[in-house]
Amino acid sequence: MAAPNTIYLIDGSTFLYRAFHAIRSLVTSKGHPTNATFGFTRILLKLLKDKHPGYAGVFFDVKGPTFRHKMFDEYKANRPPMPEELAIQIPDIKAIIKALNIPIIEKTGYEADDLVGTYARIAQAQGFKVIMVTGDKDFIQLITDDCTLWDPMKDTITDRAGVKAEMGIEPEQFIDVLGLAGDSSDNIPGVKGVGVKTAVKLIAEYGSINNIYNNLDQLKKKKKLHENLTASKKIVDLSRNLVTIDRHVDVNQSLDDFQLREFDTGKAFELFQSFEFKTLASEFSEKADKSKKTYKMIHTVADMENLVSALENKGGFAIDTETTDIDPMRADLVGLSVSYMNDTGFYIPVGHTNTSGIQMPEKEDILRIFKPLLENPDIAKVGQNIKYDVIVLARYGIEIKGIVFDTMIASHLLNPGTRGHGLDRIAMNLFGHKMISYEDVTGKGKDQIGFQEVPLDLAADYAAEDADLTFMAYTVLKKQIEDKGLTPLMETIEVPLICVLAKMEMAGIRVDTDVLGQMSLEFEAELKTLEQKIYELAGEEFNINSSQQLGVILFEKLGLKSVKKTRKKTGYSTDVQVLTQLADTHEMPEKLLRYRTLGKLKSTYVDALSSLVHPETGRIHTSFNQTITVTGRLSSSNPNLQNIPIRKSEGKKIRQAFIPATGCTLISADYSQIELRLLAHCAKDPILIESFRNDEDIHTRTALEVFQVLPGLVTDEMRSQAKSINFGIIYGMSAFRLSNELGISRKMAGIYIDNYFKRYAGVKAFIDKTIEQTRTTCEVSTLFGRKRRLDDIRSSNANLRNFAQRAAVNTPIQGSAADLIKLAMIKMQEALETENMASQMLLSVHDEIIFEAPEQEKDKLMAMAKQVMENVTPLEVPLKVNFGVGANWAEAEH
DNA sequence: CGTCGGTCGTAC
DNA sequence: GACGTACGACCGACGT
Repeated sequence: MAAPNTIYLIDGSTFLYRAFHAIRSLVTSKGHPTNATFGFTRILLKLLKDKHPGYAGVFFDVKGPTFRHKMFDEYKANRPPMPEELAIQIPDIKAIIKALNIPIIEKTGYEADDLVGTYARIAQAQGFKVIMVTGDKDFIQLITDDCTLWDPMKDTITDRAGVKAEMGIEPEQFIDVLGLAGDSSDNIPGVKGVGVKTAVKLIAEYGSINNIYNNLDQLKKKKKLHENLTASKKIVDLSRNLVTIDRHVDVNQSLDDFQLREFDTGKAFELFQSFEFKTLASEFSEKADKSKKTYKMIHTVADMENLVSALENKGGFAIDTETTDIDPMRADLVGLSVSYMNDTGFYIPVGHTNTSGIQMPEKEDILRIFKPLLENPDIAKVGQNIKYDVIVLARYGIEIKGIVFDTMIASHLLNPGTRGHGLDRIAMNLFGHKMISYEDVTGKGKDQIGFQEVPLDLAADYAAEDADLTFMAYTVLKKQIEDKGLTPLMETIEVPLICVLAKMEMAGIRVDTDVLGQMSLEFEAELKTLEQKIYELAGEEFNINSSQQLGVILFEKLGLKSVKKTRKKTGYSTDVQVLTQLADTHEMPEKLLRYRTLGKLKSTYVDALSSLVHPETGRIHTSFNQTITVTGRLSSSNPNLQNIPIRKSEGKKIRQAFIPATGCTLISADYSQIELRLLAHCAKDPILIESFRNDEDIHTRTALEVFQVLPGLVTDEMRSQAKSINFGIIYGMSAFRLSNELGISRKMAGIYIDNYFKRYAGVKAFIDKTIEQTRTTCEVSTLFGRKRRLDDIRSSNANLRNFAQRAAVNTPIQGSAADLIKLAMIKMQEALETENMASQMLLSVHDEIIFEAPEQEKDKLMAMAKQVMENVTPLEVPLKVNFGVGANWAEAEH
């Protein structure tokens, strides 16, 4: 701590400019400049942190004429006006200074210098030591034994001894120095040809201006100087007056007012938040909000009943569960937390192993108390990834109803391009609030404990905070969703989908572990043989799975010709394209291809799937994620059931391991050409529309158009090429890629594409229009109003720009298809429930839904699915659904 | 002993 | 450089 009798007088005006110029550009998302505000705040906070001043004040100039202008019309006449960008930040800066509870001193008709000079004098008279915080040399004249100057940017202190040592004069004499030298930036005339250096020399030698003029004869040798001094005699007098800081301004603030108090952290946080100073905001929010939170643990029946009736009378509440596992199908319930008001939260422990002496009701009794509330559809619930809680509670016999919002989904809808929609990130972004992390309460690494072992009070703080911030985020995100026009998407698709997905995940899908086990052994054996053969061909053992080592073997040891480098050019590429090309020249590539195929199937599918079979249900319960993809598609993980092999015979076997429950059959319902149909709809292309309305084979039709042959003369090869073109269009393919794909020249590929666009002129116009429109809005949207920002469409980097352009075309198509199938899933689930059917929806794979139906429901289900899926929403073209039925997933694909 | 980027391969 | 959207296995470098 600094001695309490030190006072810091901060020259705000000079720091304004320094901060403004030090940071070139900084603006809020709304475009409000904050560079000076940020720089100023940083300097100020650093000063407070490093020096801990007991007393301080910030001094500003006041706009308008000062007493110096009365002395000299031209004072500061050459000074350009303050840049507008800076001027508008001054109120912001002053607001922050006020929030930090530091007094601001300014007075009409005076400059900051005069006020600093005055308070420096007063403070010294009262026994203070004074530190003037400034970068302005004019202040040197105010230095005394008890008043020094500190430049925080250079971190230099200038005191009387320093002035003496450097210039050979007393600080008081500096007025005379400036009087001689003038100040061009303030338009103060001095002696011609005399700058500060010369002036210092003269004053050091003669002591004062007066003395110089009294002894002017001595300077006759220096003719020019003598002339200039003589000519400027009158001006020097004026000049000296102008540079003299007035130390006797009539001021009325007492020094007590300079005594610093606690920051108004709440106010400061709000300001930092509004200026989007994220780090600063989070630092202050921690201090600001820790105190105002009230989190309570509820552990008696009476309190639980009171809480339930309180919740019944609110407009809705946030709920969160604490469990023993991140997999909701394996998680045991440990606690419940709720919040219905900002800064509050309640935690109900239901399954802790150590309740530190607190008597808890039985888990069943607790759940019985909360069940009616949770199952009441008229009481709104919000959650963060509430699908998780839905599944956990469903396994305890509670079917949550009345879900109206999910903050994770909202965050994703608002910002689908970014990862990380965890509550901790949301809380940081919205409130600058740093949440207690899971590891904070459970520890990590080998010391980690299960949540059920976490001490109650710690668990309560953690869990209640989750509910609290979910509720707080809900109020903010709901508005943002509304403002961006995303409410219909949220309410008609994403929120209703939550429970549909929860049901699908709980249903899971049965797998034949014997088939998988058998496959694993077979693959294992063949892999062993291949491995030996490859080592033999290489003449040594190495890690075949290491593309790096493999590259060395192939291209250095065996001397095969390297075809291409890897994308990030870290080494030789050894991908399937390369190996296929090399297969003619050596025996090894073929073995490698086989090895890769089998290895992939074994590790990614066969073995992985076996390990994920649920011990109780005997089924695989994937997780469908609503908040991953930029286009709005679902993703699937643990395991990913959306990329189970199908194209090649080897992989297809894996689908055979997916089987229906006993007495049931698997039914696949897939939308035929959904993306091309949506392209037809969006582009309103006459030929595409006609083709779909006539239920033609679209690839054949495209072949007909592109290759200009008569109907009936389209060969299989032509159709296959047309298929590539059709898909290429959706993905924004180049002639280069198409030529590779089709094994034709780039020129030919170009011609095909030209032909395509000539025939499908509507598609061409749609693509051009979409890109053009995206350039103006930097945003694309789907049929159901899902949005994706594409700022790169304006990038000067051609790579990024081209990428954004392709995404601009693809996203409305892919995203609309995703919207559409999601809606179909919701309607299917409704229909299944209305009809009280035993059939279940199990999986969704982008344009396909897999059902499990009892044999006797099979036909009814297909009729229902056809009806629901084909009429899910009206389009310019009909939607068509193909069905497949079978005793395993592979069979159901036909 | 975890994390993370790179490479490869699977799906729609 | 060169086709959109995913998940994930494996390797190897890097940090604890």
